[in-house]
Amino acid sequence: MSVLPRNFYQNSTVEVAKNLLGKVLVREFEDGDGSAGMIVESEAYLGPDDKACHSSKGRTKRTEVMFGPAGHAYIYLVYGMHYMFNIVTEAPGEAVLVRALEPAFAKASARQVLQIEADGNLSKRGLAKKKNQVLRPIPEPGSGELASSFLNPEVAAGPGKLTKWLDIDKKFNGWDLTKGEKLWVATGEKKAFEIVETERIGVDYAGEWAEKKLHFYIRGNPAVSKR
DNA sequence: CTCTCGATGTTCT
DNA sequence: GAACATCGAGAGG
Repeated sequence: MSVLPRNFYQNSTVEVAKNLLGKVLVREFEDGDGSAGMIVESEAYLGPDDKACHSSKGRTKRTEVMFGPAGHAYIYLVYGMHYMFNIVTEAPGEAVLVRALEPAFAKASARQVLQIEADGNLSKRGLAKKKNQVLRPIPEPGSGELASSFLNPEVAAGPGKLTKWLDIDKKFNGWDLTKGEKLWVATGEKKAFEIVETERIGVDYAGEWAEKKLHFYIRGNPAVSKR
């Protein structure tokens, strides 16, 4: 898989949002370990005219990176606790919000899965440790079992969840994603899928802009965030 | 399954 | 002071 070049992002924001589906977001941690997931859900934010877009408030310190070069990350905090990961596109003030990833592989310390003590069946849902459940390490790659099948399919099924999973925060605001270091997007495997186009989530305050179909996801994918 | 609610930091009015 | 591109826990059906 190769790193997506600058010109991939030098396109209309809606096209970039759709073209990102099926691509792979890769994170390399300080210890050399890494995690990655396929982008399965995205939203387009169309600049100063778009009432749901932060840049509709003007060019401020916060929105500055969205007016900068394409292919850089725009990251901010919402509700005091969740970082949102966006990718800046060509038009001034515009960006794509990455809303969900289907986990492809995870670093060693994240290779765990919930097991229900009562019946011994593996649960693929929930990350938090609950009653009657214990954490158990999943097999190492190459041990004969497919590690990806042991990854919780919902661990990155949401914009706040994926940044937590990949340890993406303010330190990546303005980061150049075309360098292929620490955090980047790579070409995925060619695989057919259908794109659903619907309304964006959590922007009801934006009037007519809330109704525009600027939210895209891969139909049927288990890692798409819940409504 | 559904619904409600609280957590919590930054930006904007 | 209010709002916010969210999530998960807990109560109830």
